[in-house]
Amino acid sequence: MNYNFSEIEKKWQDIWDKKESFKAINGGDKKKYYVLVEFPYPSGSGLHVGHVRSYTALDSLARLKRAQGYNVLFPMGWDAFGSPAELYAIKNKVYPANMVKDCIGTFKSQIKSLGLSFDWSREFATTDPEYYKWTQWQFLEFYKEGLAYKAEKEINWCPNCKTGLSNEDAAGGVCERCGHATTKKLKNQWMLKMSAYADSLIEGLKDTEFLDKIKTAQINWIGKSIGAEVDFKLKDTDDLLTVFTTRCDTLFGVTAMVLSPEHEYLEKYKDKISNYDEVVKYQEEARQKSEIERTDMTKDKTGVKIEGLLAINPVNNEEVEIWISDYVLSSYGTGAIMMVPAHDERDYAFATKYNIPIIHVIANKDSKEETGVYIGDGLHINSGFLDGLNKEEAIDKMIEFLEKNKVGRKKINYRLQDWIFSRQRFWGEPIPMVYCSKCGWEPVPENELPVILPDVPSYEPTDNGESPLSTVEDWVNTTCPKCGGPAKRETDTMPNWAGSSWYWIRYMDSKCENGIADMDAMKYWGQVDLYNGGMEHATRHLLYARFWNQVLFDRGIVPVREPFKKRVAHGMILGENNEKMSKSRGNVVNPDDMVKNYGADALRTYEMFIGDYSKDASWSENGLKGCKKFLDRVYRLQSKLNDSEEYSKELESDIHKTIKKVTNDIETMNYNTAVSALMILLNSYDKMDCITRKDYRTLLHLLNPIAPHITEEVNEICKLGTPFTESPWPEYDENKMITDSYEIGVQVNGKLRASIEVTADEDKETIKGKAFSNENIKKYIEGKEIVKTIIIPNKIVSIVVK
RNA sequence: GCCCAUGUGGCGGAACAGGUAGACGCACAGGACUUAAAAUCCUGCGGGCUUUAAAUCCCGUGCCGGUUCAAGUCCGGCCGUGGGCACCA
Repeated sequence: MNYNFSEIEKKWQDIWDKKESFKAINGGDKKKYYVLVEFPYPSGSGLHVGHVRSYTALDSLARLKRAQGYNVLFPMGWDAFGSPAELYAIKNKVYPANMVKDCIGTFKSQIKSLGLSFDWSREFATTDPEYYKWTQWQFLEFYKEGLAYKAEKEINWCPNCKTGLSNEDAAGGVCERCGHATTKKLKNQWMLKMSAYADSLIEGLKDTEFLDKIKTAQINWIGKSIGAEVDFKLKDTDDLLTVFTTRCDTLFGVTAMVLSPEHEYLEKYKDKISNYDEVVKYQEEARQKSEIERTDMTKDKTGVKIEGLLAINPVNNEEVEIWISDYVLSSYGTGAIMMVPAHDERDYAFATKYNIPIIHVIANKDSKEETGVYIGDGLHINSGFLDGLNKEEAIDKMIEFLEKNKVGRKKINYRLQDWIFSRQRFWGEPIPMVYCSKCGWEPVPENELPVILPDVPSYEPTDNGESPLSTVEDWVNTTCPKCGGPAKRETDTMPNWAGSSWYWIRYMDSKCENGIADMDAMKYWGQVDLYNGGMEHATRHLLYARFWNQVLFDRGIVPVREPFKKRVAHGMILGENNEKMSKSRGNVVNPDDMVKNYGADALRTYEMFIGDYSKDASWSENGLKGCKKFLDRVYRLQSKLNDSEEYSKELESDIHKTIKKVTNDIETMNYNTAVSALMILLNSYDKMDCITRKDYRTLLHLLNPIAPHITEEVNEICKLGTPFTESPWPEYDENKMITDSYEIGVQVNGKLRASIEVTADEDKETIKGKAFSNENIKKYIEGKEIVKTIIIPNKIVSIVVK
């Protein structure tokens, strides 16, 4: 029995298109369910088998939910601003829009060939002016709220891409776009005040069902740290040198202060600093270093003592020397620290190198000797009013002291910085701001949005650190919205993350012309119920998107504070050699070839069967062949069909159990065991001489979310019932799941010694009798004292003898 | 260094809530059908008991201990692998 899977797949895809089977309606009586998978970047290399995995997984869930009577929103679109299209434009000297269009075309036909049940009526690309109009509009909302500001700041700079980068894009000191080591650069940038939402972003996680590892990654990234600020007087000035510390209880152990090389006091007090030349030289060296070099922990600590400046310790009024060193970061805390070498490893390393005194203020519990650095807890010594206290008590008492004497205060610090939002690149949303020499920065009026991205003579980044847009004079020169005088447009563009920071909202009402989406639509769909994406986005896209949404919520633009209820991540699909798929490794599998050779259904089934959805899995073409074989066997079952419209007696309980298991497994994303349960059911069908029409239809129905084409086809050929897209999900009956008899194990002293057949209606005594009369069991219990007999029906009989 | 995962046959992986470890699939081996091959179907497949074979006989879920009638699963301590953060004061 042969069949042409390509024809069948095309046929059903056309039917679904024509019937608009997957179109979601805004409103109605049904319960809503919003399933979202991260929209792809339509790159030239086409769809990856990894896309197939996550798209199929959520497709199966969407199909199940529809059959269960939900109104399901399962949309798809394109994240099309950003570097691949831009690099293509630079290379081929063409405006990227056409190339993006082509890539979207390829991606879309690939996705369609998989039979995924996306609602295409809501499709859009982030590069559509109708879309980025609203991205720009939202930027202006941030601006109105005081959450978007332009500031001169030390930012991450990629010398290769010639653009500024956010901290998230420069994680680990490496450029996210090109992998080049980043440096710091002082630049005027648009920033979004994400730091103001640090606590809110941590708090909000409590209302989500994200995977623990995703929550932890976000919490680590935000890096909340509770401590205190302490004001040291700067001797012979009116200034204070403020530091942040989590260990204010060690203030009596301070023997020096360390400033970051960028600290403002160095410039301010250069006249007082007798070795200023040396300081400048050190600052220069620090600036030249890449982030990786600067934060390399294995390297020797370096620094310069500031001659001519001293600080005064507020707890004992002692004079403390001041140093600069690049192990102190300007971007964290106050850019200055108090040095307690006895109880901090970094300070200890620095102090021993430069012979800075070491004062122990916490007694080492394990040693009487006061040598080296001790970071453990213990009782305070040499600490005046803190002597004899432990860490917790000492911190509380010190904060009390600092606040009472107005020389410090409790303080919470975050690692999370404001979001650097400007890019000096071409292919992004123009930032809708205008600079007027009289009025300063002015937002573009709403009725002039979108600010269309113009074509430029050259797409390459410029050497002077300006966006290529700065060369388009008739675009740059405009009039001030406020005074009407001559003004210039902002030429920086938004980062790639802007468009993806609200796209799930647009899907709710993608054609809306008077807002990001209609409020009723947003209220109807509410949160995304399930959002799937890669782990690499845990501290980038997912954090940006939550921040963005929280700001919109606070301004009353969206009705929910947390946009995503549940976030899951899929594992990667590795090459057959267990390595990450890449062209250079030559282990890339093209999904098109697999669809052509084995069919979309086989590819889908295999990718669901390949292993735990959340874990990485290695590709195996033999595994795919095995799944094709499974589908062939399902197809051939037609020849065993009889006329009955009831379940076969012999299969009934297995069928009910399988309905329960498959339903559960798809809902909990345990796709591999769902497929395996269907294989087991097929094996039991295969052992029968004939099967009923109902037996067959239920198997096909359960398989339908995973292999939608072939199941619809067989259902139609055999006239088993209405198409599955229009049929309610099969139901199971717990009572029908009970089997007449089953086997259970019998253990003696914890070791399995026999297996006995038990019927469902037998009581414990009868089971016990059967166990004791078993020949093998007799061997082990004869002549021994029975201490205890444990009988757990359905599970085990356990006999303890002495 | 801190945090989060994770460790089961030749391989991918099952095992609900502590209750017969290895489901299901792949690979491999043997057989049936066939002139032959492919396809299909059937059987076997953790290790050992050392040159016949076998068993509900023994050992086995990274290692060492513990709790329990019973541990892949729970507890304590190690080791390995993967990932996140990291000179963050």
